[in-house]
Amino acid sequence: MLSGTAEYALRAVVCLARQPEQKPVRASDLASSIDVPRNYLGKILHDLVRAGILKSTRGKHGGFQLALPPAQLPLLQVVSLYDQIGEQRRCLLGRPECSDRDPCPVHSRWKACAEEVARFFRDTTVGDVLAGGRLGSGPVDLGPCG
Amino acid sequence: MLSGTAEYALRAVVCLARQPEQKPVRASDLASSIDVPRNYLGKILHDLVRAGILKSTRGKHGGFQLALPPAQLPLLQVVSLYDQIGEQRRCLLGRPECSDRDPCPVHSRWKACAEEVARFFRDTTVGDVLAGGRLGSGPVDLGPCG
DNA sequence: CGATATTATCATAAAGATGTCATGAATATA
DNA sequence: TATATTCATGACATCTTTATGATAATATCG
Repeated sequence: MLSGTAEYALRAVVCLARQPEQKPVRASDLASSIDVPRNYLGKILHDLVRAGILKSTRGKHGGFQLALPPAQLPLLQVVSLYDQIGEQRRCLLGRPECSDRDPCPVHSRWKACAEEVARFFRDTTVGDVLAGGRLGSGPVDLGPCG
Repeated sequence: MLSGTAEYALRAVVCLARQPEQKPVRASDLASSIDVPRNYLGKILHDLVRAGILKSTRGKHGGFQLALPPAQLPLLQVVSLYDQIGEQRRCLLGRPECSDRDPCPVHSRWKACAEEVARFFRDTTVGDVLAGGRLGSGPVDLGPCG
């Protein structure tokens, strides 16, 4: 359902959001914590910085932090950097035009499915994820995050 | 949501199901009708034959036909040749184990989404698609099918 | 049988996603 | 200022998906 990269990004963001301290987390610590290849994660983190989701600081004691409160960060904002969720849904049967006014036979049922998925990512924030607890063993230094 | 190949397969099956006559349809006719690359479609059709979804006949007047009644062919049977739908859903947050008994914060909501999608593909048959009509201009010889 | 039409199969290419590596740029600290 | 540490960036490697092309196998028909 999600590309691997989008899932990596989601894990990283959630893990950063779980850090109790406001200190930046290094890419390599994050990588080993959420079990994503170090160098590849570097690129993803950079994407997230450019998207305004993370802040980065360089040099000693540098690393990555969330750039905004978790409650204001829908999962869709992370995921949509890599996957198209919901926005423009292609016709399942390949019709060039498929709309409410000119629907294919499965249009309404498929639309309902796709919109439920889109709604999930749009309405669930990173804050919601944190509120649930039960994520793992906690902050990055103490073990796995995802 | 679906891989390109799975969508191609779906289009091909639906188009074949719409043929009024029981004559086989050539791969090349099908390809131009549903706008899928000729050679690639050949491979996909072959997959569908091996899966028991289509029958093929070689030589003059050969081609492909459905191997079973459309009403007995859930979309999932076609799509699952290429994509994993629902069956084993990974944890969105990357937790190695994520179940009803040991759920991550988004488990239940995400499960509901994923299961609705799975249900759609499991419960919708090619027959249902035909029943709806409105697919295009009809049989392969008369124009596009998808 | 011989010619033609069609699918079956295999080798390979092109493109995209994923992953690695080396080097540059910025920052903190001594 | 010098050095170590960290992110930033771009080149490259690998794997999967998508796509193409050539040849073999099989069926029809004169």
